[in-house]
Amino acid sequence: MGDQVGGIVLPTTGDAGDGAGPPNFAALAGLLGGHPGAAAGFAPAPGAPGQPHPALSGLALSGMSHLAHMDPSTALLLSGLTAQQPGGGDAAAAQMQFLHNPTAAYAAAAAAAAAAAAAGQPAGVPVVDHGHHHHAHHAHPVAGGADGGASGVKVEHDGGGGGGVGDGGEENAAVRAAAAAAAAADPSDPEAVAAALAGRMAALGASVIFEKSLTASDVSGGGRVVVPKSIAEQYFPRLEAPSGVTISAADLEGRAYTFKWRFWVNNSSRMYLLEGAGELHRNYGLEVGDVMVFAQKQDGSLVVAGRCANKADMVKKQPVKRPNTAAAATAAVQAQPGPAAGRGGGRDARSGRTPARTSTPAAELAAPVTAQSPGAAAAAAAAAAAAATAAGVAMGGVRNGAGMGAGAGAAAAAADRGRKRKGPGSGAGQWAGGAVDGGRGGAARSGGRAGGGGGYPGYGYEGGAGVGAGGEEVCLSVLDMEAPSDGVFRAVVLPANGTSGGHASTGAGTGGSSPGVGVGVALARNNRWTATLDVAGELYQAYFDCRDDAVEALTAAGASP
DNA sequence: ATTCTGCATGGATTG
DNA sequence: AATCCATGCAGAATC
Repeated sequence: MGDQVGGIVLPTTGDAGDGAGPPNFAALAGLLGGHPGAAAGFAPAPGAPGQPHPALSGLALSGMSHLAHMDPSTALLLSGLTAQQPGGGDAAAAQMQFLHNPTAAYAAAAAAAAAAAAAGQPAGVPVVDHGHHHHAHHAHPVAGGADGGASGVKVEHDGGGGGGVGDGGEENAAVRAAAAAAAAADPSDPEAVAAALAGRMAALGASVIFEKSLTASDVSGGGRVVVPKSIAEQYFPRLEAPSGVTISAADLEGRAYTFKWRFWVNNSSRMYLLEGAGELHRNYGLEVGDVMVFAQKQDGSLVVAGRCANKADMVKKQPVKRPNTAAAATAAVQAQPGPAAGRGGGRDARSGRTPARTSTPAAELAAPVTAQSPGAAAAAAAAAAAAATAAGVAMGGVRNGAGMGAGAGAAAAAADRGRKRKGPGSGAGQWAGGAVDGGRGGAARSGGRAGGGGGYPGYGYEGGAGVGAGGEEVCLSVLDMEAPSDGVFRAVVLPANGTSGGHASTGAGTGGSSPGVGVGVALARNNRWTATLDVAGELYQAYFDCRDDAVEALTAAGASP
């Protein structure tokens, strides 16, 4: 008990780059998706069709919502919840901050409105009452107390630790617009509801981390929700002790929640649980099969919500396993599992086990949803627009005008081939730890436990912070270690055009400086090779164990060594 | 008597 | 064969 990690916050807050801020993990984390042209397969965000290269630049999580919808593995790298330090932080304070950017906000509002209209209803219609009606399920009461009401979302927080409400009316406009769009969406259309929810999240500048369809035990267990290990280790605070930490979050209505984030030692592994979700379940009237959505805002705060299940949820989602390769994830997104993909579909009836699917990487959901129903499509459009807005805010506001429109955070995995090589033994396990760490790593602080990390059997986690016996938190998930030779292209903060030479967050990388600032393949430190790409003026680098791999990746990425 | 907590078991999947 | 994760359950804590 005594622990308490305020909100989950990213190491680097919005402020990307320019100047003095801390290194921008987000930027670093931005994976460059394969070849510039590859983006095509990704359903780039509207508006940025040809821009394979995302606004990777410095956007912080904001634009990530796109990523989340595109490539899970990418999103994984980008986000990363970091527990906050006990004394240090006013998590609460940082919790709900809204961006301020009139233009973007209005744009979102407009987009949302348009989407709403497309969905068949005038935006702004009071509708609301979104009690969800499952196909067969009985509609839940949707307590939701603060249901946005006719006028849209009114972000209000109740006592708890919720964060401050956004004061920015502009931002609210976007939020409200999204809410309106959501309200306009046909409540009886799960897909639309899901998309609308995504839109609202996006409007809030939150990117969906993952969605968990509730199992019987999740619901009955008094708000004790099991979180897939892979997700847990990638997005939630790293836990040193089973006692876990307390994390706070807010839902779309601004209600604050406090969860206990902990784990059980299962076999030689861990089973992660989020306790205290009962209230949220009640607020959203969630039942077995419904989905609990987790998103993260730019400032790193956690946003949660619930929604009824939709078809996409039924399509067995692959339980986000260790992201082996972004390529795999990418494939998953692209080749949307129309029908029951492999496992899953059925065996529900069996031994009381829940119907199948488990967690649903946002990425896998969004795509299918988009293509499923008109309403959903419209809502999705709103979501996309809102997301774009968020990205815009981040870029325009935070970053100097670079803002390319819809910041499609497109990042994909670079050549699958490139990554094939990973350190020996460092199989998938490291990916998460390695890549993520590598990405955000350098920066932060740290603790330096680069080596054997906490020593948990199963993973390659490193980093993390100590925990007091009592289970204090402090998990600064940021770990340090060199960027892994995984062939993953990461943004280098030094724009080719020489913009703010700022601190090269490359730090994570070898030694820190970006080897070969020039495009191409170069030998870096530690006998590693770097492949550097210049995408629309920004540089991305990936590390490899051998030159051939670097060349291969570069080639695959569409550049010439 | 109930509810809560933590652990252990076993089906479901994956590599 | 190795993992994962949903559940069942027993012991502890409460009502």
